[in-house]
Amino acid sequence: MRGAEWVSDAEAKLVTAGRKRGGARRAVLELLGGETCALSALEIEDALRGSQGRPVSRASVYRILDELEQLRLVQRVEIGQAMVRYERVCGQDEHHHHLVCDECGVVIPFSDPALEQAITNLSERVPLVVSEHEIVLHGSCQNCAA
Amino acid sequence: MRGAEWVSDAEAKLVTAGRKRGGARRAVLELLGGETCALSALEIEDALRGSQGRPVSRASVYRILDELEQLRLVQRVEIGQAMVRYERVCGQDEHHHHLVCDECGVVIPFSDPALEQAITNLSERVPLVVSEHEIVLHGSCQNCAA
DNA sequence: CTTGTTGCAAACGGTTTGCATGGTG
DNA sequence: CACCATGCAAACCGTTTGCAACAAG
Repeated sequence: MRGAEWVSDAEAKLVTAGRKRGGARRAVLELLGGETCALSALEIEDALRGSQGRPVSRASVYRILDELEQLRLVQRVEIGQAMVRYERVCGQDEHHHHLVCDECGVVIPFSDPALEQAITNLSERVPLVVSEHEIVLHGSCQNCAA
Repeated sequence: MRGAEWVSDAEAKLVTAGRKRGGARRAVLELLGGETCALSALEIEDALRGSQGRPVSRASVYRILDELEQLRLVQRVEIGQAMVRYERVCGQDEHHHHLVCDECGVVIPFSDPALEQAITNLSERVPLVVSEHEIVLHGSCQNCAA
């Protein structure tokens, strides 16, 4: 799913859910539509306060992300670093996980079919009705390990 | 590795690292030695303030966990819930990951050789020198799903 | 006695909330 | 004009830090 597509899909779902259209929310949606990997609320606030889009108050950023999460339009990504990150939810084809460099903090997405298969198999033998899974590999990125 | 064994191993490593023996640290070590799964700093503080062991100030709990992490005696477990958890590091044989019920918050350990194998294979094809990995399955536990 | 250890209270930083204002339908 | 959306500032809560009193070797 491309970004623009995701944005219009999200706006439609919001209206269906009985929400009105506000400028702050549109700005957040458009920023997330242009990203494929995870951003923190504070990074979103900064990006919007900068050149991309229009400024949105911190409280609104959190409230909007919360709404979007409940509608399953974005998902939380918790990779440590003392803060939550959010990324847009796309089709299965774009499902991915994250590599985190513990030295510089950079976050890199990856995907691996064999791993997904192992998770799928596992999910059926576990005492939990699994709705999501998260995999994080920690280490040193190519710059930092050099 | 049993708990008592881990505690004495940890104390030896601390002395080797030039640390002195203090009562607060011993209390934290003994509590962690009796647990196999992850606790948060606040849970540790509460447990020690209760019947188990002796009270330890919050700052000391955090400082001690930090020391133990640097010596690789405990490891951080970040499964969301807005706080970090810690658990003792044992041999490979006890390596495990976590199931989290998003409704009641309960944390259940599990292990799966096929998954570990997939992670090991993956680690070599990724642009990161991988030092650790973390896998969290979210969903509803048997109580909450019923 | 020298140096690590601990407790207390204050500082921090990400996140949430209360309340008044403003915009949408 | 009813109700959602937004901004601002204050409250929250897990975590960290400064500092002074203490204890181990």
